[in-house]
Amino acid sequence: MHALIDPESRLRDAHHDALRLWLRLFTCTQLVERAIRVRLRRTFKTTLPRFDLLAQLERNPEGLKMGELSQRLMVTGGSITGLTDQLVREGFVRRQPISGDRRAFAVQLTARGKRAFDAMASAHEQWVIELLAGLTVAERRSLYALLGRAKAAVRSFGENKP
Amino acid sequence: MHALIDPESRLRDAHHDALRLWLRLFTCTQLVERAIRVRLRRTFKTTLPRFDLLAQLERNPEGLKMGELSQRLMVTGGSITGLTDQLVREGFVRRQPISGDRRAFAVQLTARGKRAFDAMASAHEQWVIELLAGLTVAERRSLYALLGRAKAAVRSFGENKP
DNA sequence: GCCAATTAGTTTAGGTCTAATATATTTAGG
DNA sequence: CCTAAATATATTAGACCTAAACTAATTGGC
Repeated sequence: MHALIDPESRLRDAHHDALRLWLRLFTCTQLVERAIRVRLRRTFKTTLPRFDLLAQLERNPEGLKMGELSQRLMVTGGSITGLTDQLVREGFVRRQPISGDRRAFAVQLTARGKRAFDAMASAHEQWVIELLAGLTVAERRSLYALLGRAKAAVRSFGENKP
Repeated sequence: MHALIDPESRLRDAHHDALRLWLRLFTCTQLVERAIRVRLRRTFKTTLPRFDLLAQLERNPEGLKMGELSQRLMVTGGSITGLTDQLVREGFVRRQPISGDRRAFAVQLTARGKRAFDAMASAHEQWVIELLAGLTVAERRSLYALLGRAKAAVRSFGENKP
């Protein structure tokens, strides 16, 4: 009837606790991400990367350069080009020339994009609240803090071997 | 010089702690996943989904059906078909008929696949250990437990509205 | 026995991602 | 000044992903 099997099922007793932790982290993220993707598609006929891009622009009304979006969404520039092209076609964002640098431009939310985002944002936040409502406030707080530690740890090690 | 900006940068003060938690969870997973992907490519010329599939088969030497792999890797059946086709071409796995059900078959590791996986597995585990070495044992333990709670919470809510 | 419903797997169309490469522009050193 | 290096974006090829539709085989109720 249901699937309680997930990536953690590949573990053996001898595996290091760090590996267990990683697989569980991955599983949790997948579960939440999938739930949100399904809801975004079903409710707003859109996708998570598109929503995330709009969210970043809404937070920065002056616009963001492609490279800045790439950092913030943690995807490569090629993805941002494709996403932006689509959103421009749909009329949700515009590429605004930057005076003084003809290589770059600011990607900005249009009025239409802002309206569309506003309609989605509160539903999206509510979904996340519901998905994590099984945790107590204290648990969410601890988890947030520990993930902060994990993030710092991974960052400090992460990408140091060319 | 470096990028300390990530998906969390879209947050405003008024956002619910569940949303903060979700964005941080996502960011952590991305950081670890990216580090592992880069290392798998650079060191073994392979990808994470291929590695994950081999790992599941190594844990189940009798083989797994396509549907079982789909559950365990948390991807749809179509992805498994594609991954398996590749791994068959590369000689790492085989499709073994199951007596009594001509629709299904067991995907099994070949000797060559087992050798290839063994060569990767310990390096992979070591990478994960290193990436999370900035956490104390106690922190890893707490995080593992809290993520277990989160997983249960999301699962119990997750996919209940057709 | 027989056919409808279910189950296993594949195919297709389209979105997103990366890595590598290309193009255009700006900046900086000599 | 002028060119080499750095920066900003775009393009390409290929991997992976999903959802939906499809084929083939099995099962269950009558």
